Formats: sequence, structure tokens, C-alpha cells
Amino acid sequence: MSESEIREPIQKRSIETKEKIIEAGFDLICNDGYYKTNTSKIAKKAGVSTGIIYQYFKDKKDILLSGLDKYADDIFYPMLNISNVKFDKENFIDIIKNMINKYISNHKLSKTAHEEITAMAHSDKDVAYFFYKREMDMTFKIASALTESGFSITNINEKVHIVIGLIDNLCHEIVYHKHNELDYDVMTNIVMAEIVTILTKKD
Amino acid sequence: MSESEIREPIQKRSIETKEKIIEAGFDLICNDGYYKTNTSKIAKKAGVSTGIIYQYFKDKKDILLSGLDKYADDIFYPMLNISNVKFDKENFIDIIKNMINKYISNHKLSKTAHEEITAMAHSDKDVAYFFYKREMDMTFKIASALTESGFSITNINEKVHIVIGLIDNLCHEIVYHKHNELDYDVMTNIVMAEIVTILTKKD
Amino acid sequence: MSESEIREPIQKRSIETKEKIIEAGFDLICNDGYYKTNTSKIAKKAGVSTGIIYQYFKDKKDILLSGLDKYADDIFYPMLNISNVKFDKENFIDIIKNMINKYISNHKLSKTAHEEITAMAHSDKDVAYFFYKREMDMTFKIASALTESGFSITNINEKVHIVIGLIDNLCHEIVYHKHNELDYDVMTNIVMAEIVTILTKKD
Amino acid sequence: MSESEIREPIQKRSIETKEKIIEAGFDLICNDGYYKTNTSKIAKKAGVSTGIIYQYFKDKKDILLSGLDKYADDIFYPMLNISNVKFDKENFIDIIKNMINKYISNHKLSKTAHEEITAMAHSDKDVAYFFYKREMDMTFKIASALTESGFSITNINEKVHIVIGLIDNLCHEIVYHKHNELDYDVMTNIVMAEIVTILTKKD
DNA sequence: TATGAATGAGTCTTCATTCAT
DNA sequence: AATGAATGAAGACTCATTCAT
Repeated sequence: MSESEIREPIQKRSIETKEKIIEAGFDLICNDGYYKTNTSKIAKKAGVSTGIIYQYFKDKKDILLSGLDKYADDIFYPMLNISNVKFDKENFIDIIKNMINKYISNHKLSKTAHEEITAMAHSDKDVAYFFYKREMDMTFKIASALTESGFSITNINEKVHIVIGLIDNLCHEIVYHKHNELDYDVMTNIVMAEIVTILTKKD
Repeated sequence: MSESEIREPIQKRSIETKEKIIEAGFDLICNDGYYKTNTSKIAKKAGVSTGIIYQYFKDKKDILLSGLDKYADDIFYPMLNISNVKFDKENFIDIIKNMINKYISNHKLSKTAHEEITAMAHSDKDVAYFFYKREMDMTFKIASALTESGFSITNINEKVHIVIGLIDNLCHEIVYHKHNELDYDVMTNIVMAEIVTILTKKD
Repeated sequence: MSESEIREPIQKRSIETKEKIIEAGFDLICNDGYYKTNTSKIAKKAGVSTGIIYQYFKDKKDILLSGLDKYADDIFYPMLNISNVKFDKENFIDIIKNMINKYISNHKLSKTAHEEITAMAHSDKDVAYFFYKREMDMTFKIASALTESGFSITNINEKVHIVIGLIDNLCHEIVYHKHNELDYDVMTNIVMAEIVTILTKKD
Repeated sequence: MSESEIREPIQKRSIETKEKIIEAGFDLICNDGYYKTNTSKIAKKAGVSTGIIYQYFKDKKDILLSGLDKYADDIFYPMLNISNVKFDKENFIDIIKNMINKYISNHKLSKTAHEEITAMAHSDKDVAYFFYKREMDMTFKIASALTESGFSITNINEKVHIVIGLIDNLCHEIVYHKHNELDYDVMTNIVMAEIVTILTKKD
């Protein structure tokens, strides 16, 4: 029906406007949730009119998706930057530990963001697809890093994927759940040991 | 003063009405998602009037919470029933395997339900709290079962919690993601082995 | 998507509400035009809330269509009532004359209504279809009336249809255009004579 | 004071720009309807910026009106060209037949255009006025042509006007309605005969 | 107890028009 | 003379909740 073309900004001013909308919109969605964020709030926060939003974005969700493109790596995959550091047998444990810490501190930074976005990833197919791809990307990247660092691991993708899940769960548990009955230092050590086992054991 | 009290049904008919609302509401929410389910649909499906809903429930979310109370165990923790089966060293692997299969088939049965509810668990604090408690319950139950079956495991709660997470991730991956690049049989075997390692290794 | 069922009113109150909305909506559309009439004006004029509109009507156009169902005969086909009067060779001219007068006076009564609705009939496919059917209905009715009154006319439907068009044009011209250069009495006489010729001439 | 004057283009380029806007705008309005055509689509189709539109046109409707000035004769009064051909008693029927055919084929060429513009003529007073004048123009032109061709007809304007209406109705019926119950060949013949009667009968 | 009619604030989105460049 | 970014009021429609019966 409405073939109102989405404009790809050319002028500097409009590029800035688009960025402002993404930033404001993503920020609100991360803090308040997708359903509690409305376009007028986004416009207000971005300091623009509501109308302009629909010149740069197909709809509200498009803002979220753009925000993910722009910020998801920082929020969800901060370890990818660390992984530039070469893995090697000696600093292996430390690097993993580092990744976990980085991951946790990052979760803490944007506590609600993780939750709100994760919620969307479970209920919205576009967001789900976004993460579906990212997860594989990350898996491959880490697998490559390991291989390049001299590790020779069978079924490496499967194993890395499992490891990422382990870390994810651990961090989530630590940041959000705070089950008093669990000892997180112990848990972290178990997970760390597990990771080592998975990645080094011959099968 | 004139706070409209939520009625706790006493008569049989009232109880049935309340149950019908819970069932209809939870079913719709599981299938379509919380935000796409409205109270009029729920009333229609339950065969009651919209007005009556607010005599048994505080608000729409209250229906979801009630539904969780009633159905969550079946949907999210089907292995708890299996766990009545005693663990022992010999059938240990089989039982785990069974749990995983049960878990997967259950996920498949109510594919969207898991996703929609998980989404809520990440964005709504009440639902989050519900699962926060359930997770610990399940952890303790399984830990007890293991202990009663003669296993002697240090830091058992932490380990079981990690194991549950492993299984959860695996099932989710298998049911929803279907990353073509991953071999799920291999992945399942790795996870299985991992579980055994975690639960049996002396630390 | 939105399966918000349209309610068929049961209670007396709701039937009245629905009628009020149709009346208010159709009246506004007839006076101001479809595009200048908005749902909140309709609600206000009907003395109801905007929300209730969408329990009885699919959308704004549904109100128009309902209005047509209810009022179109009075506005567009007032001659149909007259046509109950039997045609016969003697009072034939008088009856036609009567029809034309009735038609004209009716046009004058609801001057803008005719125009706005005619506009819609030319731009909206649903409204077009509504009149598509009505036109044939009217043609058949008049044709039957003629036949029953003893007229024996070949190709009667075609002829009646043409006659209706002639009357329509004449009335429209008289009511709306008022071309000063034309003598409407003369014109009426010509049209009348023409009608007689068409309906009585053997071909 | 600071009324933004509408510019009358003098330079060749400006004139071309204005023409492009008229063409694009009128084309879109004819195809999609006035309300479904927005200025940004017009600008895009014309290959100009939205801003420039308001330097040549007072508002959106001004474009439509300009389009009518430029194209209406071709679309709505194609027979006027034919009427250059002299009427005479011998080829009279053929010329009328020709006019009808030309009219019909023209309607078919721009099916939606006729409908959309007719709709506007019934709902917008400016467009209505445009056609109000054109109708008389055409009536006079054809009347003159007939007179010049040696016909001597009383009340010629009234008669020609009625004839035009007959043709209009016929064509509209044939092109848009397609009532299966009507035989259009028969109908055309009746109308043709009628026209001859009207224009030749002494009264 | 129960009904279902009614509310009205709130949502996303559109678009003619203006304005800074 | 021209651009295209920006405006913001207005529109159709939704829905959790309340209320009259």
C-alpha cells in the first residue's frame, strides 16, 4: 500500500538526524522495553518531530533493528574485541576469564538492555533472526581465533557454541538472578574448568 | 475504600469459570504472545464476558501469572516428572538422554509457548520472579534426586544449575535455531559427555 | 491480523448506539464528504466514544456502507415508492412528471449528500458496487411495474435504464448546475417527450 | 505581507519544471485518485524536489486544476476533435456512431482517470466549476457545428446537452458497469435512434 | 454473579506544507 | 531557482478496564 519510500540520508544533517533517532529509540527500548516505548517519546528524546522518523525508518521495529545493527556487538558480544588477543595454551584460562569478566561487567552496564532485547529475541521473528545470525558469526570468529592460535579441536563449532552458551548462562545468572543459594565463585570455576575440558579433551 | 476486591471463587461454578479464563488466556498468550492477546479474545475463548475477568483477576498479567502457576511445570519442567526415576550409576546416561529427549519433544509441542513465555520472563519483573524461583526449585529437586540415588557430588547445586543450563541451551538450539552449520547429534553427544563430566568429576 | 470481531448488537441499548453511529456518520459524510469526516467527529455527533464505533463497524467505510443500506433508497431512489402507483397509458406522462419532480425535490433536500455520495460511487469500489447493484434493482423494478401496468416493451431493461439515466442527468443539471444558458422547462419537456418515445416506440 | 507568491515561470527551464509537475501530478491523480496521491510521490515522479512544487502551485489541488486545464479536453471531450468534421444529413448517424466509439475507446484508455476525476467533480467545488464551464463549452461547440452543417434545430442547446448526457451515460455504463443483464449493442442502438429523434424531430 | 456495552487515552503512521541551506 | 529535511497536527484504530443492567 503505502509506498512511502524510506530515505537513505545524504546530507550531513539528515545523517545526524537518523543517528539521533536510532540512539534515542534504541536507548528507550533498552530501558523501558519495546512495547512501552512509543514513537513520540523517541521523537522527543531525539529532539525531532515524529514525522521525520518515518522518513528514515519503515516502522518502529526498524528503529530497533537499526539500533541492534549499531550497538548489539558492543552490548552482546564485547568478548569479540578481546578475542583479537591470540589464544594460546598458556594464557588460555586467563583469556576465558577475561572474557567472562568483560561479559559480566558489560551486562551490568546495560542490565535492562540485555533483558529487553533478549525478550524481543524470543518473541519477534526479526530480532530472533538478527541474533540467529550473530550467534553463528560469533561462533565462527571464536573458532577461527582458536584455530589460528594453534588449537586443533574436532567439532570446533559445536563446542564453541556450547561454550558460549555456558558463559552466557553464567553471566546472566550472576547479573540478574542472584540466587542466594548459589556460590558464584564456585560456579565460575566449574564453568571455567568445563570450558577447558570441552575445548581440550580429545573425543 | 471502594477497591474492587478480587474474588476468590468458592462455589464450584465460579472455580470453573476462573479455570476457563486461565486456560483460555494462557493458551492464547502462549500461542500469540502477551501483547497480541487481548482480554476480549480471552473472554471469547473462555466463553465468558469481559467483565467477569476483572472479578477473578487483578489485570491481564494476573491471568498470565495464574497460567504459569498452573501449567508452567508441565511446559517448562517436564523432566521433573522423569526425575522421580531414581538416578544410578548404571542408567545415568540413559536418564540424562531421556531428560533431553523429553525436554526437546516438549519444546516442540509448545514451540511458541516457550518463546513467548521466555520473552516475558526477560521483560516483565513478575514473570521473571516466577522463573527465578522455579529455577532454584528445579535445581534443588534434581540435586536431591541425585543425592538420594547415591551420588555424592560437591557443589551439587551449582553443578546441577549449570547442567540444566546446558540442556536448556541445547534444546533451544535444536528446536528453534536450526543452524545448518551445526551438527546436532554431535552437539548432543558433547553436551551429554559434559554433563557426565561435571557431575562425576572430583574437583 | 486484528480479528476484533464486529459485534452484532443484541441488547436494545447497543442497537440504538449502532443506529446513532450510522445516522451521525452518514449525515456527516453526506454533508462534509467522506474524507473530511473523521471518526472522532462521528463519535461526538453520535454522542458515543470513538472506541465503540469499532465494535459495530469494521472501519470508517463500513459506516458509510451501512448508511447507504439504510438511507440510499430514500435519497437516490425516491421514485421507487411512487412506482407503486400503477403506470397506465393515460396517467403515464403524469407519473413520469411526478417522478421527476419528486426526484428533483429530493435532490434539493439533500443537495450535498447526492454529490458526496456520487463522488464516492466513482472513486471507491465498494460504494461503486453498492450502486451497481441498486441500479439494476431499480431498473428491474420499474420495468416490472411497466409490464404489470400493461405496457409491452421490447428490450425493456435497456430502455428503462436509459430513461433513468435521462432523468438522473436532468435532475442533476437542474439541481446543481444551473447553467443560465439553458432553459430547464424546455429541457424537461424534451426529456419527457423522449421518455415517451423510447418507451412507446416500436422498434 | 510576506505572502509567498506563486511564480509564473518565464525561463524555459522553469516552464518545463512546471509542466513536469502537472503531468506527473495529474497522471498520479488520474490513476490512484486525489487522496491517495501525495505531493512527495508527485515530486518524485516529476523528478523535482517537494519544495519547488509550492513555488509553482498554490497547493495540491492547484496541480489537479492545472492538469485539468491541460488534459481534460483530450480525456473528457475527445469528440470535440471529431466534431471538426462537418455534420450533414447523410453521414449524421455515422458521425454520432463515431463519436460514441471514440468516447468509449477513450474511456477505456483512461478508465480510472475518468472515474477519479468524475469523483472530484462531484465533491470539490473547484473541480465542479471547471466541468460546469466545460460542459457548456462543449454543448455550444457541438450546437454550432450542427448549425454550421445546415441543421436547423430548435432549443438546440438543451437538446445537445441532453444528447451529450445520453452518450455519457451509455459510455459509462459500457466501460465501467458491465451489467450482465443488459445488452449493450441493443442499448447503443436505442441511444443512437434516440439521438436522431431528438435532433431531427420538429417539436 | 455475570453480562457486554461503553470508555477514551493511547498507538502508530501519514502528509501537505514550510524552511534552512 | 531549487533542494530535501523537517514539521506537527490529524487520522484511523486498539484495548485494558469500568459500569449500568
